[in-house]
Amino acid sequence: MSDRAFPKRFDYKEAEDRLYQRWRDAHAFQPAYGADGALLHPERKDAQPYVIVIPPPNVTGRLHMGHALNNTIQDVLIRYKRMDGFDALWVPGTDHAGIATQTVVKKQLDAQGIDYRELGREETVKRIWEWKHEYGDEILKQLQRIGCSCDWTRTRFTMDEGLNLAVRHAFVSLYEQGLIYRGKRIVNWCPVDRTALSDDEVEKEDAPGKMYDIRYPLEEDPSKFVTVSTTRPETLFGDVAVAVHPDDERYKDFVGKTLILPLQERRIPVITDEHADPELGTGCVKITPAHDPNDFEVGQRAGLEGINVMHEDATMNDVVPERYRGLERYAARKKALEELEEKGLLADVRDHRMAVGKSYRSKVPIEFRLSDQWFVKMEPLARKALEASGYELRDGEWVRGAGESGIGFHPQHHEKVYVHWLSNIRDWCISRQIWWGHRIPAWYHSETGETLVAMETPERVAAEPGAWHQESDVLDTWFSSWLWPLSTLGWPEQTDDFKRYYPTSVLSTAKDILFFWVARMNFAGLLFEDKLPYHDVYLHSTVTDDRGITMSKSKGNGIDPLTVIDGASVEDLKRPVMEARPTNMKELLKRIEKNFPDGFPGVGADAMRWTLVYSITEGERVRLSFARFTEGRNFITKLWNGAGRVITALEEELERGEQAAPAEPTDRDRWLMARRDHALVETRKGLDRYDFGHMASELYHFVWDDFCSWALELSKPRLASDDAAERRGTLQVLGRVLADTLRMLHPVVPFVTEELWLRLRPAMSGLGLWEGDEPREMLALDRFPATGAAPDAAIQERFAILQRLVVAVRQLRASSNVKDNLSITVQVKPLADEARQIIEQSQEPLCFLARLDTIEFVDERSPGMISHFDKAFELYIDLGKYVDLDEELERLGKAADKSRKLLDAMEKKLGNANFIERAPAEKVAEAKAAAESEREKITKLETTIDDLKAARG
RNA sequence: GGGCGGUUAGCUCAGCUGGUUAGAGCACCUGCCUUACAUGCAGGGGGUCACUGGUUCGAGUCCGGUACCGCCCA
Repeated sequence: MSDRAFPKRFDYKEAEDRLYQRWRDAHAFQPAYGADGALLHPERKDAQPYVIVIPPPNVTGRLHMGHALNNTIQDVLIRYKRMDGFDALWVPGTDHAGIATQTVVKKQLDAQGIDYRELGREETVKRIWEWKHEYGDEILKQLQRIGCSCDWTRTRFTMDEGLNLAVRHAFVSLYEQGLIYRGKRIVNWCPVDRTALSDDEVEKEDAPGKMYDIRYPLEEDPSKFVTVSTTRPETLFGDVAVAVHPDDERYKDFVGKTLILPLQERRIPVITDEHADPELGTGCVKITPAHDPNDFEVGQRAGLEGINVMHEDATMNDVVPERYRGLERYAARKKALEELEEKGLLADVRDHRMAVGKSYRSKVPIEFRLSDQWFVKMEPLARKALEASGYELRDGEWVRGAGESGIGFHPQHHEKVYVHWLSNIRDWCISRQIWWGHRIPAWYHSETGETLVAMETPERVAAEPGAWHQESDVLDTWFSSWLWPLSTLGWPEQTDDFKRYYPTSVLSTAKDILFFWVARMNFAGLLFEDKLPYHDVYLHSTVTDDRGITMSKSKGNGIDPLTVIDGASVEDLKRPVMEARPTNMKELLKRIEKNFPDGFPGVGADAMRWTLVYSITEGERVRLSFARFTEGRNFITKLWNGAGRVITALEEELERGEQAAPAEPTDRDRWLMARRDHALVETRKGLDRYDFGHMASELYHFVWDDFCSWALELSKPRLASDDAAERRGTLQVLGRVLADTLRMLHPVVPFVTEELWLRLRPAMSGLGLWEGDEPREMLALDRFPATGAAPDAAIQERFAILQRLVVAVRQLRASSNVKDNLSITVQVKPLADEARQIIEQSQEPLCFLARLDTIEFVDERSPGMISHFDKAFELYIDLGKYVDLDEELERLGKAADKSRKLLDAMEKKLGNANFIERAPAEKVAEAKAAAESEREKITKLETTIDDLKAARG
């Protein structure tokens, strides 16, 4: 039977691409209808749709562990629902990542010595498209490597023609409703990418800094000063005033006086404003409206215009004294401080912790910049979203009302965060000063300043092109992303897909883009279609390394999903660390060398997916390490070998060519089926509640413990039987349960289950062992098991007696140092007919599992035998000749102590009159029974101890 | 400052509506290459459930407070 030999390991390297291609060839990932309208799966035609739109990865991105986690979750859900009879559709795609993509191409051009500004807008955009066509699918290909079952024929890109239409439609519609406006505001500005950023694109970081006290001389008497405290001396060239708090007695006399701005000798007034915090520094604050949002507001209140002192790249502009022009902002700070010091105007420098905002793209500290930008008014949208979530405004506060929530957050506590954020929302800056993106459809009249906003170039513009110019800014990438669930399905057109699949079922994403994206998608869905874009939101935790530190490129602690799948040499493992050069680089490198001297072997996509799903908790983070992925691989190997054992036996049976009807299921079979039923209930429960960890843990224990450790072991003597009916009866149950196990596991570990299915299905079919209709040829298209009657509890209880008996024998063996290969005889005294029955019926497997010669039924313990007392049976073994009596006495003494302690607690409880009176009768009875059984056990243990002591002499 | 979480075995985490002895995986110790699997098998040690007060016949679980940690928003 060498041709039937089952490989010891799942050869994922050979299998993954082959199986993936097979699924695609069968259109397995597509819903009932193809993108072109062709009917592909007639059986799903009338099924309820189940739809997920992928959170579009950045087109320049490469797959990281966060993607792997999130997309595995989505694949688990979509594969589950697909198998469960839904018309499942998972729409993939990427976003155009305005700043990131333009930066990538800009760098390429830089390398060729080309300045993109000289190249011009049109040509640069053309180059970016070329780049996109060549490299833009990289991350989608990586998603295929991890097994994602997206409908690739429906792949979308945020700058597709259809999606462009959606963006223009949304913009114009919002503008017409007065929800988009343009204004000169202070915005977050990235000096590297030279564009505005929205508040959400700025990461605040607590960082050490300095607080400088600078003397501003009084005009009327330059020997007198007002000392201002500032963290940004270099912006003083843009100061328009110095503010003190209106109630600050210290500076009462200075208010209204004029100061001489140092270094520039400009005259500025001292004003009062609530913004000045008497507690902070000297209590005097310089007002620089063009470079600080608070100062901007002070300026507005005081009617003072801001003075911009920097260029777009944060070098000093021509407003500043000549010697500062062109200096980078921090160089300018240094120079300014030196000069102030020289002039004796620098009063003090103190350490000062402060929040520094950095661009989430360039990681460079943002600059605040006063400029013309476009904004979306958020308050009305947030109000709508809150109402749709079942919230009502009461006394100025949003509270949960009587209404149903249109959206379910998982884990649930995210709803609170969402609501809190919505209640304190600020307007969204949507214009970006870059070229790659959706150009804002607004035209300005060069002379009158009149603004036209339209889907297409307005006639007046076309008629008089010289008089008009189109807005040069493009829209924030998120402005197309917030339409994603709408636009990917065809909106604003009412396409077949849109009518059938909108709203979608669930959105799964990282919790840190709840505001960035999830909230805004809700806004868009409600605003444009009056429906939330999905019923549920699942937010996964942050992926971290095993020390709990967020994985990131810059820290060099990321684990590349493809490295996990394919493996890597030590050098390759070290590369990301070397490139990142983090402060703890040496330590990280050492760890790698120590843990993986020969590199990481690679564990395949299933093991990675399994580990990810198994690691999900509701906690703050998902901690991952190569070691954990190895654990995942062990599970896959276990499944593979356990299944292989069944498949091999089926194939051997088939080769015998005998005719025989399978024997009726035994109690052991019924037990396995009950465990399968239990696992199924829990698996479905986990999936339906987004409790992935629970689902995985139930499946893990079912496969490893119930199926492999017990059922497979128990089946061995029966499979070796000469009785064909017995063999087939055993195989029938093992095969059917294995089939259901593969079905349950398939959403999580699609490759290995499909590969096993390829051999299990024909073998089962050949022997005619299926129940009802033949299953589908492809597991991915087969049905998820249906929940039937509740798992048989009685059989599980009875079987547990057997399990305890086996474990008891093993424990006694171990404590007596009796080797596994030595068969022994045991005596059993069943304490109930039920126990006697199950033990009698299962003598053969019991002997096999516990390595026994025979089981004798006795009524009494004979002297000198060591014992184990269970609530269902007593077990005696004549191991006196092997055992060290002192050790045995110690063991029994410990057991007796434990029982006494328990009894104590029990008696105390029962002695409490309140307990007897108030606790439910059932609980009281339970406690009484437990106390009684413990009392008996103690008596037995004590008798045995006396007996052994006597034997020892 | 505001909001949201967390604190259970050496590590990472489960413990649903309060009810006999608080679980798992990893790590650790002992013994096994027993023909599905050494990526394995059998056995074992290890926890006053952060602290504190309360509710209750009964609290890891519910409520209040304290301490510490984390995340988000100002």
